[in-house]
Amino acid sequence: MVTMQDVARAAGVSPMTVSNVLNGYPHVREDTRDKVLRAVDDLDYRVNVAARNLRAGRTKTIGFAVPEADRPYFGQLGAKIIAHAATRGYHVVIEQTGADRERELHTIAGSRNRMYDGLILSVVGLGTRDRDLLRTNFPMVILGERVFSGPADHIALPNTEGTYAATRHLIERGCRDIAMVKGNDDLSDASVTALRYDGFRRALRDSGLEHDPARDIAIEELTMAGGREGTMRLVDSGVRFDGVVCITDTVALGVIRGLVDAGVSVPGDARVIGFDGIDESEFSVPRLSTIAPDHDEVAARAVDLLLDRIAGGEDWQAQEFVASFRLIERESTV
Amino acid sequence: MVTMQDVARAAGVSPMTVSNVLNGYPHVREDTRDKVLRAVDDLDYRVNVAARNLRAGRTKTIGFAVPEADRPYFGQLGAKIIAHAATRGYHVVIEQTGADRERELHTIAGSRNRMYDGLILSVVGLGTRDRDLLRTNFPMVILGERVFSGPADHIALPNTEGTYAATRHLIERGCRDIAMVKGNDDLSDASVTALRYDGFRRALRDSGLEHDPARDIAIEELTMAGGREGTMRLVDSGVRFDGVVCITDTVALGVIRGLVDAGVSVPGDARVIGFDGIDESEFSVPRLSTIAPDHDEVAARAVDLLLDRIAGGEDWQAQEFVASFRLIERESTV
DNA sequence: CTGAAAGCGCTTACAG
DNA sequence: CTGAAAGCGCTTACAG
Repeated sequence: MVTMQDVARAAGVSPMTVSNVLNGYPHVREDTRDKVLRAVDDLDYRVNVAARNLRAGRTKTIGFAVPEADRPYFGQLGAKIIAHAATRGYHVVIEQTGADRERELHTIAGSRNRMYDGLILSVVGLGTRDRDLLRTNFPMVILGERVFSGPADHIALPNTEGTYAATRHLIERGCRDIAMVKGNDDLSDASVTALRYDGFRRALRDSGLEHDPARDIAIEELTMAGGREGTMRLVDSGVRFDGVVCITDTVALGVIRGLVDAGVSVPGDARVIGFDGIDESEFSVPRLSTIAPDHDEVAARAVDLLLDRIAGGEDWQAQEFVASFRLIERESTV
Repeated sequence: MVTMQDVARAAGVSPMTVSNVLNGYPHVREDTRDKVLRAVDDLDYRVNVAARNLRAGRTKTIGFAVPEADRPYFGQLGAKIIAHAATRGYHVVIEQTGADRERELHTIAGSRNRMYDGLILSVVGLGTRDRDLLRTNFPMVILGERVFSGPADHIALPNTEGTYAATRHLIERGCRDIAMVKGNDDLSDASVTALRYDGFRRALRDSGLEHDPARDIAIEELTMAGGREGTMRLVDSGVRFDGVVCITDTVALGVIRGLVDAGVSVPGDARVIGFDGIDESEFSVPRLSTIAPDHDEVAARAVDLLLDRIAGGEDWQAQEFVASFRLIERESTV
């Protein structure tokens, strides 16, 4: 394996000059630089990142930890985070945690973190009880819920407000018997399900509508398959409904599929609205109305907050930021 | 920052004993192990991965480089690769290259690679002309096309065979005027578009059908938006068609959306078939028929091949493997 | 079963 | 503008 030593010898300079050239240090004579670059080329030299990281004490890389790599939402957000970090000279790598509390904690505590200067952690399994575990020195921004005020920087989605707006939208369109398809989380913890469910119920209450728990559908996984399965249960139960608020767009796509399978026309017999604003929502049949948080804003804020934290000193205060959102009205709620 | 030294001092042992405990070396006395683990806990010690990597000369991590992080296909494949690598004791991290030749080369050549013991590279921009650049010592498995026989291990998709089967399927269902929506790549290089387009034309020829270039639609990006836009062009051109072969499922979803917008019913007026077998294809309206390569097989083979290569000695021969596929018949081609 | 020493390949002050 | 020396924090032979 070719080392900086080898390059130095070939170029007739010291290793440190090679290092200077490679790191773009300006005060290097033109012909010295040329000699070095030629040697690098000749020997096909690649810097050893592990050595550089060890010595420099930083990696110029941040990790983006997602629950599941195959959820469109995270892929789309990841692409934006990568793009924004690049403008600030940072590289981003995507890690999968595994969508449960155990593995999220492992990712936080894990030795892996030292591979990154900081971590953007999309959290789904952790709850308020884990607050203390987030009290680490490691630069970290939490993405997702708003329950962790205190220990770490935090970017929240407008969960309650968003679902509130979604539900009001259905009501304005004339829906009276509205179902909600959500996760099966414990509602006592401030999970995404709990927060969004809260917005749903508040909107019903504020509109003077009765909340019938028979129209609450809890599903195991927030996938299209889960959404479809939950919808079949709702239809089979025989309970009347004319609108469905879905916890995510992905779930909503499964709900639409399930309604079509059951012969329920969308939006004719039932209107459907999602949450997230993923790209797919714009192309489904029918097109999906949704609550779309500003993902560019989320990505930019997450990166900026993290880099501030990495650069920053000791006197740091945890920040919280709630993303703004738009209600996008499409065919599924016409 | 707490180091192994600190832990050793606190536990009253040598750093090397700490290292042994942390790495699960078996010959350590029970109470010594306990003392060490207690000190680790008390001091909240985390091993410095950069130092470990430098000394050990390996990272136990492999990179999965994808063109774009927000394409469902790669997310879904990534999740499978992560799962399979985990069973073999390896960690996987997802990197985004950026879907062009320049950046793919950069990823290959990049110093980043040294952060990984090996790289699984999903290639879209590289072509046959880049063969020599892949002649590196760095363990690498190419995913995607079959044009690189020689320099690197390679997992190919059944591009030509798959599209051949897709086209034949449409013909069997009664289609006679079949369009293809594909990328706008140079057909002289063996790009995904060129290979799949080849299968399309062969199937037409073998069935005695005329190939009308007016029904070839080239799109800029292999996205839903691209698929829809291409479809609008096809419809606007006024050329007759009763079937559409799509280069990917994602494009096919856009095509379906475009057809619905144009008042063309699927499959009544035109049948549509995709390629990839992404999860979304099972839940679209109508459900999408597709050519589904065996992704579990692809993921497992890619990881196995790469780990063999990492472990392996000098006498190594580049391997090529073509994934098997299934034709999944769904509503879009009934 | 445990430890003292060497060294992985860089970059960081410091000199000149 | 360039270099000699030290050291980042581990693990790897090697001893005992």
